[in-house]
Amino acid sequence: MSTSDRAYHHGDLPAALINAARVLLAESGTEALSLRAVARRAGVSAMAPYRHFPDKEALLAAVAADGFREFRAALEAADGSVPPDRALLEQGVAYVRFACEQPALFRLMFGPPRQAPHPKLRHDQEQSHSVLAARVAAETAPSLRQSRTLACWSVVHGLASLIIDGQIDTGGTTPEALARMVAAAFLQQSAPSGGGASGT
Amino acid sequence: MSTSDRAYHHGDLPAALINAARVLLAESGTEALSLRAVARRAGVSAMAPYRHFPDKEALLAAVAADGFREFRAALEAADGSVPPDRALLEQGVAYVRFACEQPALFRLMFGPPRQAPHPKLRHDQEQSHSVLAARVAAETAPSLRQSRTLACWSVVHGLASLIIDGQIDTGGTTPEALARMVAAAFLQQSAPSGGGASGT
DNA sequence: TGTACATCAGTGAACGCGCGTTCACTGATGTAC
DNA sequence: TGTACATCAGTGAACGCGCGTTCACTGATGTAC
Repeated sequence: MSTSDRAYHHGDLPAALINAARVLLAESGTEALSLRAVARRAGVSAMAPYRHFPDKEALLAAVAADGFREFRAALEAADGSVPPDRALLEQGVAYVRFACEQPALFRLMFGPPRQAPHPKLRHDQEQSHSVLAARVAAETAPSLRQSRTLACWSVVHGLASLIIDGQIDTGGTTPEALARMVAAAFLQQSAPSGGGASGT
Repeated sequence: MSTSDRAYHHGDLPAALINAARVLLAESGTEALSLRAVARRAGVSAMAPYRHFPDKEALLAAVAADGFREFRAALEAADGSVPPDRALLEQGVAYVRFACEQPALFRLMFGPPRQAPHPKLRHDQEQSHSVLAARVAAETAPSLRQSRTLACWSVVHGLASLIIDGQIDTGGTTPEALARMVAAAFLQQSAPSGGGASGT
C-alpha cells in the first residue's frame, strides 16, 4: 500500500491501465472505452498512458491479450475438471460462461479486427484457440478434425454471441443451462466413438 | 430521373437515407456510420434526416429492420430452393453467406442492443428468426425442437461471426464451402429421422 | 557519503476534429374559396 | 383559372462535447565520480 499510495511514479502503470480498462469495459461497455476514460479511471493524467503504449490501439490490444490469457486458463481449467469424455462439453460451457460474465471484454477480444493486430495478441489468441482444438483432436479421427473443431467452436461462439447480444429470449434460463442444453443437442450423436455427452 | 434530379423536395428521403447508410456500412463499416455522414452521402444537409427520424437511433433501427427483411427473404429463398430434406442445410449456408456479403450490416443487426429496440424492429427480427425455427420444427419432435433450433442457430451464427471477425484462418476456402463443411459435420447424425444432410 | 547530471515517468494546457443536436430560417407544395 | 395561406421538407450556422494526440514542462529516480 505505502508504495502505491500516492507516489509520483506509479509503480506499474501499464498493469493499472489494463485493469482500469477492464473495469470500464465491465461497467459501461465497449463504447465507453476511451483512452482518456481509462487514464481518468487509473487516476492519472490523460497523457500518462503514452509513456507505456504508443497509441490507443496498443492499449486495447494489451487488454485483449490479457483477456485471451484469462480465457485460455478458464478453458484449461474446465477441461481438466472432469473425465476426458466430458471435457469437450465442459469447455463449451466455460466458453459461454466467460462470454456472459464479461461480454464487453469478449466483444473486444472477438470483435471486428481493428488494425493489423500485434503479433503478441495473435499469439495469445492462438494459444487460447488451441485448447479447444487439442481436445477435439484427442477424440476425433484426423480426417474429421478440421470440420469438427470448427463446428464445435462455431456452436459455442454463436450461442455466446446470441446471448450477450440479447438475441435470444432466454426466459430466465441461465447461460450455463442454455450451454448444456445446446451442447447436448450438438454432441448428442456427433461423438465419433463410444460414450460422450451424457453429462449434467 | 427528372423528378429526383435536383428538386428541393427529395421524393423519398427516408428510403434514400437508409440506402445511403447501407452503402456507408458496406464501404467503411459500423464505425463510420454517423448521422452526418449518412446525410452527406444522401446529398442532403445534416439536419434533413430529422424530418423523418427522431434521432440517430431511429435511423439505425430502420436500417437494421431493412436488413432483417432482406435477411428473411434470403433464408426463405434458400429454404425453397431445394427438397425439404436439404432445406435446413441450405438455410445455414444462406445465413453465413448473408453475413459475409454484408458484414457491417450483419453486425448492426445482431450486435449489442443499442437501446430498448423499436417494436417495429423487434417484429422484423422475429420474422426472420421464425424461418429457421419453422424448418427445424418441421423435422424435429416437439420435445427436441427448442434445443435443436438453438443449436442450429448457434452454429451458423457462430461460424458467420468468426469468419467476418477474422478469427478463422480460412486458407482461401470460401465462406460458403466452410458453411457446407461445418453444417455437414453438424447435421451428420443429428437429423432425427431418415435422410438429411448429404448435400453436395 | 555527497554531489552533478542524465534519464525516466508523470503533468497540464492546448490543438483540431467530427459528432448529435438546437435554432431560426426559407423554398416548395397543396388546398380553400 | 387565380389567389391566400397553411403546411411540409428542406437549409445553414452554431452549440457544446469528448475524443486522440501534440507540446513543453516538471518532479522523481538512479548512476558516475
